[in-house]
Amino acid sequence: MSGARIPEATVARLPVYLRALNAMHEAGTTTCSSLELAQAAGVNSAKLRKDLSHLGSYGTRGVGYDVGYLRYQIAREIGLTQDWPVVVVGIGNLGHALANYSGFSSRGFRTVALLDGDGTRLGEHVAGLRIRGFDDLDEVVAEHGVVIGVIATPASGAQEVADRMVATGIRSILNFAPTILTVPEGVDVRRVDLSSELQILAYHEQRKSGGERGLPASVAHELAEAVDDVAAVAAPSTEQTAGQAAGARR
Amino acid sequence: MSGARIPEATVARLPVYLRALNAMHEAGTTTCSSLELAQAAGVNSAKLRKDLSHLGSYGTRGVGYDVGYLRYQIAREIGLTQDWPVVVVGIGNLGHALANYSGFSSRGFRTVALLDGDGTRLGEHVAGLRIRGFDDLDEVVAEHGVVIGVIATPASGAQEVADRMVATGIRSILNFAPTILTVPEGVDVRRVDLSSELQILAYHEQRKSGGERGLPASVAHELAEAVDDVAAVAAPSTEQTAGQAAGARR
DNA sequence: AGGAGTTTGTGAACGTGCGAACAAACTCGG
DNA sequence: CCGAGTTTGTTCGCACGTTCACAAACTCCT
Ligand SMILES: NC(=O)c1ccc[n+]([C@@H]2O[C@H](COP(=O)([O-])OP(=O)(O)OC[C@H]3O[C@@H](n4cnc5c(N)ncnc54)[C@H](O)[C@@H]3O)[C@@H](O)[C@H]2O)c1
Ligand SMILES: NC(=O)c1ccc[n+]([C@@H]2O[C@H](COP(=O)([O-])OP(=O)(O)OC[C@H]3O[C@@H](n4cnc5c(N)ncnc54)[C@H](O)[C@@H]3O)[C@@H](O)[C@H]2O)c1
Repeated sequence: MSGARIPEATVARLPVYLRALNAMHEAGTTTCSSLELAQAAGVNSAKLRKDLSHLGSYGTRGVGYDVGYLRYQIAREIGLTQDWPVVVVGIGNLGHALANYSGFSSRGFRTVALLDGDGTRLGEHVAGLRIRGFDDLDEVVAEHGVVIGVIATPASGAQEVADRMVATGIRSILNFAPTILTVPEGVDVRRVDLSSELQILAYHEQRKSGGERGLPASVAHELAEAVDDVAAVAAPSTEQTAGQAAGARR
Repeated sequence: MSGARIPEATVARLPVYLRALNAMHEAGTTTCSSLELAQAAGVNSAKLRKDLSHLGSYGTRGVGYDVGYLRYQIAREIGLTQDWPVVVVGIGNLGHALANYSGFSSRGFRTVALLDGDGTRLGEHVAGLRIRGFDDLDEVVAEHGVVIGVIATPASGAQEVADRMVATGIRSILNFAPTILTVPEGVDVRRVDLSSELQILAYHEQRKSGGERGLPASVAHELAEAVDDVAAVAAPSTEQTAGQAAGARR
């Protein structure tokens, strides 16, 4: 049972369940039904039960789930019984925030190094860690056995950083830069794309506020080129082409 | 055609296509095939064509797509021909990074206000905006016609912030706090959950490294309670219960 | 003009995911 | 011990998403 493959959609929800269980545990709850847990996690109760059934049969009919037990089982399945060393590359606006974020360390991840390509940042201390040069990557990875890398550089440098990470043996990458990374098979990349999230919200928002439609295609076609440089459509993204857009931090 | 409903999976990919098209446009490319665009976006070319076919028939067989034209059509479909005023609540580590992020403004979104519940931050200036009190929410929303809100507060305050946002008329929320928000029907919430992303990576990573399995369930059950307080499993998340974990910023 | 080559748009097959519904397994009270 | 009530685990039908494969539509060269 616990060797079988777990559907990707289920894997993506396990962290949510785990968090809900942790909250219950802290509230002193020792037992919960699938309905309670499902509501806390914001999903259908049938879906929750099916998800959990992929891990094994850890509930008791007529009773529910033991919070502590289920918590352990999910943590084990995700791999949080060990903690994972993580390296963050690109200590700008976002990198600083990530370095200071306590939510990682408290959930099974340990930031072991902060790297930046910009020499002027070297030596600066953030959250108790000294910023080191990007060239130290191999050393850091070897020393701590890092397998997860976080990229918080501008898009222009992200692919290069990813290539170097892969070369050093990192096989899981969390990418905040708005680019699609090309990596060899066997390397996992998850992308966190805030602009996309906002754009998806905007799409739905537009649908809600009555559907005032755009121009007919015939007219639009003629306007297309003219509109190219209008900021609202899609202003030249500084970071897609040009070197890092060093926004004035702080 | 352009009134029909677009599948959610497609909507989520449109921003990626748009970004790829913008990059091509800046590189001087005026035409591209579905294969080129698909590779730039990291998807199958058939999927790309089907996605685009939901918007209309904007390509030319034997030729491909006109970059400028397609760019306009996608931007229009998403609703980026106007720009959207956005309010950010919770100007801590992450809020500062978001405020300084140029990628939003350059992609059709305009941060019109930064709000924080902590009185001591009031008056501080970030990225040209003065931090205002959370109580100014109604005023800000009314003044700028805000419909999109970003929550970057600790989890403990997120639901309250969301409630207030909904009360003022905001119907789209981007939530960075690790909580499931409860909102009325008609309000969209998108969650960006960095810990979950890392945990998903960890799950796959664990599978890659030779699947050394956990303990048998029988033994695990006895250990479950003992293991509760081991940090690696899931240390008490400071922000789930306690008030804001004011990590030392800067 | 016509044929060869190219590329889109879409129909059809396949796989995955979701939700309702229900039998099996448990508790509890008498 | 039994029957009523509760809750899990699973089965089934359906909707959605993905990929293949190909006809239709276009360009270009002769
Ligand atoms: N700031 C945000 O809130 C935010 C939001 C969404 C996405 N992002 C994305 O996250 C990334 C970082 O954003 P930011 O605002 O922190 O940018 P930033 O410019 O403030 O920081 C980038 C850092 O990366 C370093 N860097 C650049 N190239 C490098 C390289 N090749 N190797 C190593 N280090 C390198 C720079 O020295 C700099 O310190 C960007 O891709 C941005 O699009 C940021
Ligand atoms: N920092 C990161 O890199 C990071 C990464 C992932 C997720 N997050 C999440 O983003 C959120 C913010 O993280 P952070 O590191 O910026 O935290 P932070 O503690 O640095 O900042 C939180 C800010 O929100 C304000 N605040 C608290 N309660 C409020 C309320 N009810 N109304 C208005 N403002 C309120 C506080 O005054 C503070 O300025 C947290 O939920 C965190 O889990 C942060």
